[in-house]
Amino acid sequence: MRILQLHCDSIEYTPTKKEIQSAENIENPSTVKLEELVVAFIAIEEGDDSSVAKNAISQIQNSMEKIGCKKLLLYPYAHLSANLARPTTAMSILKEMESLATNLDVSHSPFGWTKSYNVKVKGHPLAESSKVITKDSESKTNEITSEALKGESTIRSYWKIMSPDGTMTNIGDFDFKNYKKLEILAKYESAKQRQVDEPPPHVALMKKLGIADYEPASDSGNMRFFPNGRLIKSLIERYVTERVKEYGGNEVETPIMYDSEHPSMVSYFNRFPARQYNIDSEGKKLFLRFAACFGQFLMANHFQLSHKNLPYRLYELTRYSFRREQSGELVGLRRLRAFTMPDCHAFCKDIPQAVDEIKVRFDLSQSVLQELGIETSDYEMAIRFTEDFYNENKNSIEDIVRKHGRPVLVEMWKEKFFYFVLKWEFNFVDNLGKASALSTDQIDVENGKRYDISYIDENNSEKNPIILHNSPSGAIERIIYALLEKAAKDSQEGKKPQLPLWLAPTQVRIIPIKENFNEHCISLQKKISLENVRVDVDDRNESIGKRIRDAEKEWIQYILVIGDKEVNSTNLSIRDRQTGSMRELSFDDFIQEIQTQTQNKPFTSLNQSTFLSKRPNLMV
RNA sequence: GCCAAUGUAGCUCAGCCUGGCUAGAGCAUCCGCCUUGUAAGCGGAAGGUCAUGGGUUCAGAUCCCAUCAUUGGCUCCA
Repeated sequence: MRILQLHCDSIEYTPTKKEIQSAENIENPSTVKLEELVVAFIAIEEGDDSSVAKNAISQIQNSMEKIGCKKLLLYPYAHLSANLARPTTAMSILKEMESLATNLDVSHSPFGWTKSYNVKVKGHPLAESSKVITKDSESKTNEITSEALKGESTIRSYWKIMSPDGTMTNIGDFDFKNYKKLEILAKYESAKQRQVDEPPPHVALMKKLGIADYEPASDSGNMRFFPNGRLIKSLIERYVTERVKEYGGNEVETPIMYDSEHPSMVSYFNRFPARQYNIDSEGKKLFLRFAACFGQFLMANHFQLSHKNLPYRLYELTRYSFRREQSGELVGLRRLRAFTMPDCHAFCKDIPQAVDEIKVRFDLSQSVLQELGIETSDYEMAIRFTEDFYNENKNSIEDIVRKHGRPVLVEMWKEKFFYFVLKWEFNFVDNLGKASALSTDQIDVENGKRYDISYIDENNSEKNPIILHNSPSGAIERIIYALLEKAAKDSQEGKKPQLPLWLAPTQVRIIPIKENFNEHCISLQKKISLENVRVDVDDRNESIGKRIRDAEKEWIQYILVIGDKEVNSTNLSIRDRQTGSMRELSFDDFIQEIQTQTQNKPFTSLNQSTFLSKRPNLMV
């Protein structure tokens, strides 16, 4: 028996004339229209019997359960086979199948008639499948989906919680009382449970603070960054890059598009569902990179590496990486189709060296997040590995978990399906209980060979390195999302939302009480600027109250109102946003206070006009 | 990608159910007045292809269909 199974929005068919003598008798051949159903086109073949009918129906039921559909139309369709059963047998098997599908709303179209039909098939990956069922063989199912998607659904994994002491507990038995966010992550990942029904607060904030917005003239998930957003993003980019270089990363730049027919890509591509942007150019099928892997591997393929050079680290900050995520998945700065990703690969000579190296990078990632303003308590860790790798590297895995200091979510794969044997990630859990990965690292045991990257070992023989794939911060946009979500949470709890001072587009605002203090303000502004502080002047003809309010709305930490009193004093009167009250400090103490908060962080000058009267209103 | 909700001025929203005067408000913008002491000073003007495209109707922001976008859920996230 051969079956072509289609999940349809609708089907409409009209029996036109009897095709064979023994065709089924029907009263009034008229058009039938059915909606929201599965249509099974069926060819019943020589040798099919009741057992085949049973098997077929049970397989159809299984897949219908998966896609959540209850209505089935059996549609006799001779053209699927060249070895058809006799019509009488076929008709009885068809009717048997109909009677077996007891828990479904089932019907069949008339047997032996020529029919015209119109069918609208749904667009999801499981919508179309074909099955071949024979009497003696085990049923052979052939889902027409990409190889990678097919593999993904068959992957077997065990979900556990590992405590810092190395003990593993089943998720169901673990006491999550003190680990609410871990519980959210565990349920999110293993049971795919969600709770929320409101938009994430960072979406409104990114617009109000003039950071970023959707660009309707581009594709969904491709954002535009306003001056404030560009400033924040560039500071984070610079900070992460500096830290990776300090660790030993060699910064490179590689193309953003590649030829999908290049031999190294063809095999890599089988690992991925088709989620990339494609561009056809002069007969080449190019695609936009979804990570920096390609560029770095192709580059490393050209290097002459000795075991003495390893571990060797290549780093690129991709602006951009592109993933054509499903449209329903895109949200604000959390999930994008074009994003900036620091990507650092370490080529290691063997697993022991890779395991040592991954620990160094774990510390780096933890520290980078901390310095960006994301505390250990803001994220939960997940670690995934194959059962074999766990058995051989139990102590090292426990070392890594111990570094996190709290229980972590574990996914253990029965066998290796991906190109890596271990992967860990930090998941930021936001106010609404959504988890998204920030830092991550992987131990890749396949791509060294796939990209023909090799090094010469102590015995003068050629080996493929083990490759680590680390993003110490995760996507830069996602860091901004996390910072804004944290600020929104503070706001909900009655605290004043704030960005870390080194990321604030304006750090100090000066407000002259009257126009005749403008000159004094400008010279003060210049003096403070020289100390690498972003300071601007609100010289608009607005009331003091109004200008204070606007500065507060921009989350500016320090406000200096300048009038007679200040002009005649050596000290500065400073309004501190966190307390809302006034303080008097000397110039030097004030600068000192700012520099303590911004030390070891990159600095860039104001990215808007110094004078508010010269700024267009960008708050969207 | 699937299901649902939403889409009206630069922004936030009212009007839509029950079709019918010139589509309203606040904020922002512009002009004028005020010359300011720590979260919104006063007055006036300008600003709209009611997401886009079709349809029904004497008449569509309003009803119907399709498309696009955003948000939520599902799926996905190597």
